[in-house]
Amino acid sequence: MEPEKILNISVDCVVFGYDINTKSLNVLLINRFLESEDKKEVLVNDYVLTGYHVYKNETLDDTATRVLKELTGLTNQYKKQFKAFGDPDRLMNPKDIIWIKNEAFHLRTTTIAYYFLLKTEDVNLKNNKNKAKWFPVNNLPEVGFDHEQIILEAYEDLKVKCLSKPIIFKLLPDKFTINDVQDLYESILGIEIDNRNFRRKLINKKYIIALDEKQVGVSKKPAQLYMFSKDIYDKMFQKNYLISI
Amino acid sequence: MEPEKILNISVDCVVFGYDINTKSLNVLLINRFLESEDKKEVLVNDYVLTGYHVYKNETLDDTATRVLKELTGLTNQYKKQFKAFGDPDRLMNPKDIIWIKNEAFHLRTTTIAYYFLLKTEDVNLKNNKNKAKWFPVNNLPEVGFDHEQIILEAYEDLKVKCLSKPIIFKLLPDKFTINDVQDLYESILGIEIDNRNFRRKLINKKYIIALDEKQVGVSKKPAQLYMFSKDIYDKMFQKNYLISI
DNA sequence: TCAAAAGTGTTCAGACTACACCCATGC
DNA sequence: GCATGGGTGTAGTCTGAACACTTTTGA
Repeated sequence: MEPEKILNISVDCVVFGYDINTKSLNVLLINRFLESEDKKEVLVNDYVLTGYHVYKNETLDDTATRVLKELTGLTNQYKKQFKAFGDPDRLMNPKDIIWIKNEAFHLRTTTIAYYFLLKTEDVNLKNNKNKAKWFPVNNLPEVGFDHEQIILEAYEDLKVKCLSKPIIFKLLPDKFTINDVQDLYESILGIEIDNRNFRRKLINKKYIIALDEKQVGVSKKPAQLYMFSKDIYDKMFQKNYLISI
Repeated sequence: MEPEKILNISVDCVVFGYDINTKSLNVLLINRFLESEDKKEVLVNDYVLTGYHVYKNETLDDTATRVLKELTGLTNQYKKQFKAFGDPDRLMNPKDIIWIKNEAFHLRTTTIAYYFLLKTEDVNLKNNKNKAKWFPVNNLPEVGFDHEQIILEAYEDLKVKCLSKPIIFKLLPDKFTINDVQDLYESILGIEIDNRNFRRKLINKKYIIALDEKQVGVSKKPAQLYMFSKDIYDKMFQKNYLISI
């Protein structure tokens, strides 16, 4: 039996997945589809974030973890609660109202929004019951509820955080090349970075460790592989205190 | 008549006030006091944040604004939603349970926490019905519920934000001296800053504007007054994109 | 005239920017 | 042998850190 739900509080998850092959930062969305009773008319056909009500005896973090697991099967991914959305009319577009009539939740639901960082390749979307699909964060489809705003605010938070915290490595495989990291920064921030300066900067970090390995299976000169050492990073006193207003 | 409340969702406000005279960053707390029926025993006597339930037809931001206004009379202060707290047992200490019995709210209340930045001197605590009192953020009294954790997380957020955003000026009067700003940074961050370097850095900012005024009523050499120009700040393209992991 | 706080300059080291070509590899 | 992406070095500028004394004022 399903645990008892808190009907007016939900958790919505912005699942960011980086596709290292297409160099695209994607968001995982599920299809919201409803036909009229006679099946002649499509009433709702758009995409939304995954989310679910909070159970009465679980923490908000637990809810987020559970939602991600049900969608992707994954656990232990980087997770961040970034904002609560609770406007009284946040689910009040005509399509939302039609949709909610069919579902069992409050029109005035407050949602605690999380985002996750993972690798697109880690998610298997075959036999996925939610019709989940990846969309480039810069090229979203029609998005229902207020979820486009939620995605954009998550993305903003990610853009700012990736400049000062090593969360970028959550989006990359354990072994990566310097150019992988640069491509990812360029993709997230929408900027171009000088390869020589970037390379020097990264290689000089003690927590970026050159492995005894090179890429395999590439058709050109294989690149040196590196890893990120969280241990070393944590041990280095993160002297953040440069006032830079 | 009071609007209808959402019984399991509240907003709690961490009100930071800087006292420019004592150079102390304070938090405004209200007294939670309860005696046994025979008045022989004090059951609860500690401090908590102000907060209130969200009304059914108001946004979370509106709730925070309302709570601040009721406590201090102030509006238009800097406000930031920073985290939601929703653990099932966050209000489950023995004293909390005694207290909640006397009040009309859910044991499983999720709270959306905000913090405010303002000047201690702007708040008049005379004839305040909540027995509100300022406490230095580094020297808190016994705090009820999970509010100590909420205060600490707000403080952490403030520490990080004040390094890269000009929110520090929300804690200072419109006209301030360079040393006022330095004192405030030192007080928030718990560090010492070299006066010459700090002074040069600040004065070189285009949005720090020297006024044609000096301090009055001080018993020593009066210092030059400055103001912060939000207009100029906003116009300067905030080139945040220095990757500094 | 004295106590207190305001205000001032220089030097050094490290970090960031701009910029263009050679190299190693697989096909 | 050639196309492709990997990899490399230098000079100039800017910023931050360290560091101690003089000046101004009101009392």
